[in-house]
Amino acid sequence: MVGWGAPADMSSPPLEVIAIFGPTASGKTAVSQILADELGTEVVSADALQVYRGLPILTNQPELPARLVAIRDLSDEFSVGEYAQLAHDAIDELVRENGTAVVAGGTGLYLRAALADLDLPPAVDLETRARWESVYDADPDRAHARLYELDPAAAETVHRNDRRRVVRALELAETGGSLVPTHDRLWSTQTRRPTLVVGLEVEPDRLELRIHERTDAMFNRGVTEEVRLALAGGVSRTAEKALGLRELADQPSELAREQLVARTRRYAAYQRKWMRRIPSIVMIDSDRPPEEVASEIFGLVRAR
RNA sequence: GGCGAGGUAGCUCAGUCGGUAGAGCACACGGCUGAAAACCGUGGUGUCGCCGGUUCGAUUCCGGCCCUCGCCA
Repeated sequence: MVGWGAPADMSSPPLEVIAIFGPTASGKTAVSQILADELGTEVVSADALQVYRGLPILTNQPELPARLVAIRDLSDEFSVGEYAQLAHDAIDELVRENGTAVVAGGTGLYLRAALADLDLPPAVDLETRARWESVYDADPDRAHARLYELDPAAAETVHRNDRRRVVRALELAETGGSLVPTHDRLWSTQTRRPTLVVGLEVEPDRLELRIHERTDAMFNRGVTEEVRLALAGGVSRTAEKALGLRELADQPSELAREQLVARTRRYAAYQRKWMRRIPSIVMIDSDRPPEEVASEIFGLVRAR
């Protein structure tokens, strides 16, 4: 009886984007791939480290091609701003050609940047940043006080110990901008297109098990060698943040395995925090075969 | 078995000239607008190995015991 007699103009606009968010090892890669196949479209990755090529095992890149995966060298810097532009283009293209796009990721900020128009203030040149960094390093309190003069609203929200944000806020304030957005779109329900956001949930104990399995699999597939080769080339500041990169580089492998598990666990907890905060997210249980999870998501899509 | 070092938070350790204890990491919670797998903030989670002695009071001093590590037998 659901939907019986409902006038067409009362229903929501057709979905154009299906977004899948979940912690590492929640199965989002497999689920989103099934969804994309069924919908005759492609997956757009929302992951800050999968954009790099050279660490497919460590960053757990999907076997099948996905948009915005392996698009940069490890020596390149990358940022949300750059990502947002690429993601919007990819999504628009897929929607134009196939009607829908599947966005999947583990980086909360990237997911929101893909789905919404965050209107991120521009990047600032390196010299300007270096100048404000030295101002901060000389005297953090003075730097924060200076920010108070230039942009009181930003100074209110940024703690003086937060070097990165104090510096960024000063850069923007100097050029007439502000770190504080006029509209909060990060935590709002605003999206660029009709979107369904699904969060994949797995019980902590089960997730722990999956993390161990995944880590073991990484070693079996040869992460250690992969990391050695990667480090032989240049690794940018943003790429070197890949979980386990440092540990694998300078620890014996048993210790590295332990530390990688610990860091992955911590990251999963961080992602769980995001999952709780992403606006209008629909949570579903993901501790079962991806086909089942995907079919439940289809149910949600049809209900729209 | 002898000698030496040690046993304090989940881990590594600091400390208490006797007034029941605190760092880092981990963990929990919160923040976050072009580094986000990043960055920042808040929180101590404890039979101070066990049993006695001295003392108003012992995790601290003394004795015994247990355990760990090292060296020597």
